Amino acid sequence: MLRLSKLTDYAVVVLVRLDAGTEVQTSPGIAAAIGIPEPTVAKVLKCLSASGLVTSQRGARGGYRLARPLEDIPVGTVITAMDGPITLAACVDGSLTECESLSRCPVRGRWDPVNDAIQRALSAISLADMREAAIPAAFRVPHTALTGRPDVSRP
Amino acid sequence: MLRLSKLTDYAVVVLVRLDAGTEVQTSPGIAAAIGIPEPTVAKVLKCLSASGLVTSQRGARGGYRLARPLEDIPVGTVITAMDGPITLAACVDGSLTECESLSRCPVRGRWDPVNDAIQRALSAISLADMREAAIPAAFRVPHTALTGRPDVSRP
DNA sequence: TCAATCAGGACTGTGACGGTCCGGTTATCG
DNA sequence: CGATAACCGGACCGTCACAGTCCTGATTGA
Repeated sequence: MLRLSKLTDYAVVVLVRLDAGTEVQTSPGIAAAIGIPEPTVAKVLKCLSASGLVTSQRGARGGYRLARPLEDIPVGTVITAMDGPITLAACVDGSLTECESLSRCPVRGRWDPVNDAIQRALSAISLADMREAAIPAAFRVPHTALTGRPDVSRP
Repeated sequence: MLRLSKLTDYAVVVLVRLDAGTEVQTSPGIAAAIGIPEPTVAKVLKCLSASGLVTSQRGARGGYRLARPLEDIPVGTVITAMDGPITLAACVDGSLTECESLSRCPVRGRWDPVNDAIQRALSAISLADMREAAIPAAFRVPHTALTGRPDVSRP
């Protein structure tokens, strides 16, 4: 199904939520706002913090804050932060696990162009774009400058 | 990791293999040629046959044959055939499972543009392109007409 | 000093995926 | 006409990664 992990899904929600307001927001506060269990939100935030997408303030009155505006965060970066590097198949370029059949392997490097294409697609869409996408399409101003073609041909 | 299933990986190998020769090829024969266990290859072929990517000939001297040339098979079609429809998140357009929090759900429709972008990327690459990609990059003729930008900026 | 908050890890149940196998049907060949 | 070779459509299980939770620290403000 080419599905990404739920945590990544949550991460987007959390980051968009962090965009509201200039003050730091606590993990329990965010959890309450978006309706996701607090421990899970905490896990997501810790992961995002480790990747430098959010900055943290420890101690009382502490919390999290966006490290940079949503416009500067490609969705691919979030996916990489949560799920690790994007490697469609085992034999893709950056993959750690070498496939055992090495020279005989008929897939060797075959997925690289596909992987690159997806990387490029995911780099072209920012979280700001996804924030807009939450608005129903009918009421959405067409921001065609996005990917060349916006979202025509959806049945 | 945004990884697709191994079966999909195998499917590409099998399809490329089917491209060699005009005669039908048997499941055991293909398995021997590409070095993958026969039952697994059979499973892949059955799946591909159900999706109409290959045609089958039953009985003795039977086997499988490509339904259409590799040039006309986008890699996205193979992924869909093996893994089912591409739905990055649970809340994406074509998804069956409605997310429970319906109106409150803050992710509603948010992944749609990302999903579409990936769909488009996967439709632009054919199995014929992947067949070429098996050749090491150094010896590969740059077929720039592929996606606009080939494979620069790979570290 | 105390309370609030983040940091980092360990632990566990569940679900999907991979691989395999089996009975049945269909077609060719001797 | 029988035997054989091959596809068809399931069912079956072990494994493994993910989701979710919890616990023990470290840090900071009141």
